[in-house]
Amino acid sequence: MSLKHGLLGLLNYGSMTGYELDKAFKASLSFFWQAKTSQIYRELDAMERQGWLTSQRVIQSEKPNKRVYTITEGGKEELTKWLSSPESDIMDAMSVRSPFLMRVFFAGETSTKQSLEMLYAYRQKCLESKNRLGSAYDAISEYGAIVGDEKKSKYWQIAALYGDAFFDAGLNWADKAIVLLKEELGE
Amino acid sequence: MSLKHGLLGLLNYGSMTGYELDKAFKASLSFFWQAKTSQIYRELDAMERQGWLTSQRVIQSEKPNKRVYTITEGGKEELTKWLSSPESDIMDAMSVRSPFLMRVFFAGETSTKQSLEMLYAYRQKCLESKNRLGSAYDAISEYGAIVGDEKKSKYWQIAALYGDAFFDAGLNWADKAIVLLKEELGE
DNA sequence: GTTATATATTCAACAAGTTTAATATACAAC
DNA sequence: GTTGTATATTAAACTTGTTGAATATATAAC
Repeated sequence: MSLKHGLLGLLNYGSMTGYELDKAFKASLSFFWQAKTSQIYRELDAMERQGWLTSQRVIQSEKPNKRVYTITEGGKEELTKWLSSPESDIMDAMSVRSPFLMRVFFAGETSTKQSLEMLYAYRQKCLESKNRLGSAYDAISEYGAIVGDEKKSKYWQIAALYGDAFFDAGLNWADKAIVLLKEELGE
Repeated sequence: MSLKHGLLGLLNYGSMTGYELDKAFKASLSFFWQAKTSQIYRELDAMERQGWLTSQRVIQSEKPNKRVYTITEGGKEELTKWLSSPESDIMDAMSVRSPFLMRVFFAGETSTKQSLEMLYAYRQKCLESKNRLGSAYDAISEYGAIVGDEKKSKYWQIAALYGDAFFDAGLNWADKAIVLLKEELGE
């Protein structure tokens, strides 16, 4: 249920429309959770039915009408409850689900050349992700300084550090794997 | 569709029952893909309807009857096709989906003490995973040597190296994060 | 003037994953 | 004799995630 809780967490910072949530989500949480716009709207609907949110329709003349979601007391309780029972998700934290590694595992069925190309592409993506994350990191620092909420922004930074460490690990792994495969070609 | 392709990859090594596949899956691919037993049986059924597999019912007297699945030519083609078009999955490779990081992001809503406990638990899980992977690594080496298929086992090892690198990165990250949070307590 | 982008939401169909449990046999351990 | 473990499969109900489009208005860019 992490998507619902992520949305609760964002709405706990302040009321927002689905559209704004979608953007906020993609600018922050998307590094470790992906959700399509249509899914976000659907979940908001379900969360309102659960009593975790209320919504007010706002009529606009220059732009399409919008619906502003606000977290309820029930929603805040649920958020706290979720944050206080991390045991199960720590198990989940260990479980990577990677179609990419699945391919690596079976790459013996294809040519070494093809495998090398795959690894180079992966390496490149790691670099790009690191850059993307670097920008996000700067944004967090700025935002934290502006908002003056050092406690919150500290955790945002810790989450960002995780991403950085893992892209670095990915880069190093790819380099090692490339060396191993090149040995094979050389023989 | 990675689960289906993982199953195709395993069946490409040899015919197996759903029960055996379930065990083989959990002993190898489960490090980067998780699937419930019931899901595996359901997917096998769908794959047979797709023409990627055939199955033979084997009547046993001492044990329950079983159904042995065999990959078809169509299935082999599908496996090769999947292995030859990695572009899309390299994008997926970058996308972590981690309820744990979601919690870290919002951990500012709870106490520093609680956050530290979470990080210690995570750290512990990293160590355990590394050990579990170490055993798997040994099994791979042995199996590769017995089977004599060095090419296949090389990729299995590369996949295992990935896991190891990532658990190490997780350990280091947790240590850094713990230091950051302890500073906060000390002030 | 037409194309792209931003705002703002909704929906249907489908695919994938989770939960839970039912069913049945055999062997080993205590 | 009953408890646990291994073998072996099936299935319903549910939740979550993906795909792809439809709808509508306003502004900025070319």
